[in-house]
Amino acid sequence: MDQRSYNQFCATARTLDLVGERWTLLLVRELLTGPKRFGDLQNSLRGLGTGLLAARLKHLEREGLAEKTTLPAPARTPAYRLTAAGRDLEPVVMALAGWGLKWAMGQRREDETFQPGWAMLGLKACFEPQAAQRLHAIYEFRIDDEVFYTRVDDGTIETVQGPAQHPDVVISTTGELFRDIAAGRTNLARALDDHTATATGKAEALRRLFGLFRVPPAQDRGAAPAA
Amino acid sequence: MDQRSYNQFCATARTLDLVGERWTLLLVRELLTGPKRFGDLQNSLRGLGTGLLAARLKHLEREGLAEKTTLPAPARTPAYRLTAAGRDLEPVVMALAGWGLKWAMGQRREDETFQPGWAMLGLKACFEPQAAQRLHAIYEFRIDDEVFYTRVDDGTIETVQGPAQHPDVVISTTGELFRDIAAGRTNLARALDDHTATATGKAEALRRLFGLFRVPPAQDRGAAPAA
DNA sequence: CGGCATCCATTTTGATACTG
DNA sequence: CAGTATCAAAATGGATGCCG
Repeated sequence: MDQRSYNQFCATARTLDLVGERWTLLLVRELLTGPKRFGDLQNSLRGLGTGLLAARLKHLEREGLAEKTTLPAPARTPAYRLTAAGRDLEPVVMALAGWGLKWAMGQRREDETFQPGWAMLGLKACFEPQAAQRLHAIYEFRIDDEVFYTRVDDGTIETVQGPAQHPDVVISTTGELFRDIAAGRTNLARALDDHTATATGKAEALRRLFGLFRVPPAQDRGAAPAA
Repeated sequence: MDQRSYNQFCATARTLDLVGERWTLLLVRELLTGPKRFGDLQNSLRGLGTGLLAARLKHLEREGLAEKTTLPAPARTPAYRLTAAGRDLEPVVMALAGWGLKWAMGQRREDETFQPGWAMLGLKACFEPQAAQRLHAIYEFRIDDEVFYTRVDDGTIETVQGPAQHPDVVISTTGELFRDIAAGRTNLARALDDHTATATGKAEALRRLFGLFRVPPAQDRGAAPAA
């Protein structure tokens, strides 16, 4: 029906049979920060029409990677959420992001879209577990009109869309700046210095935040220049 | 020209722009175990025609992920090899393999092809660095008519196609058995017991080999049964 | 808003034939 | 063996229109 298989008895190929089609891993990326509604998914993914989006979501459902649910009150609206198998794809998305941060994040092109959540995942891909030893803190990020929080517990990190219950630190800034942070062009400490970002909350948790992520320096692949 | 971009300023999407097309990551997988010739690549990848293979290789070259070289004497035949950027995709392929081993490796279907190198990479995806502390050993695997060697140095592992210079252990077996090992259906110790595999070399290195890989137990995704 | 169905122009692919 | 040329089939994307 909608399945073009590589027909290889190989773990990599079998995985790509399931998530290798166009848009599929980007859908997983969107859902990694929490359940999303059909329309929100479409708004984030310019170029993906409603028909193909519906088909991809059905595929993810049929394969046990995502499921359709109803958001809790007061929303009560349908949404899609990853299953355990789907959440387990996080290392795949993080590996892709880690590679891209190092080898593929040149200047932003004019026609490229941007969502704060993508930068959140980019940061997460740079998380240094050993820098978070004995750290337990919740950071809330308010970026333009979107909110995310990041919970750090020892060597683990979790990033979810939505406000935190009891954040230790709240950081407010613009998507533009956050984009530059996740692309390694500036960092949070500098942004707080020049007031392009503001932070409130516990000073100690904020201090530790600065060292949690190491954005890799951009490398040149020696790619042929665009024609 | 041959580029359908997601047009997202996102590390994951940018990476998928480069390697997300059909066959591309499987080509990278093939090249991860060393340079390969055009014909060998095509033989490993049933369904990939010569035209598309040539196009994909050109794409990888243009993007600085692979390069065309000439194999050293006595071969002196053209081949393709990953660049540093291409080799750096290994975590991506390993993440895909790791997921597949856990969630997607059911029974082998009759129409599925198999290559020993795929199982080698599957094993590598299960490598447990802490089980290799203070271990320095080279294992040579002879599977059907193919040869690979794996060099373990402390917490690192490297797997290359071809014979080793000074292997500490040489394991000989069939593709069929190796398939079952990498799919977690049996293990090397048992295979040596019932003589479906044989090993020669240093006993201590062989003993440590058994614990180096932990194949994850297969999980059920709850996928809808095939129609 | 959520989601499916349909139509159509364009790309991408798969398979095969062909050339140096 | 390496790779190009060609063509039919499939996937994509974009626009709409429909229904609850």
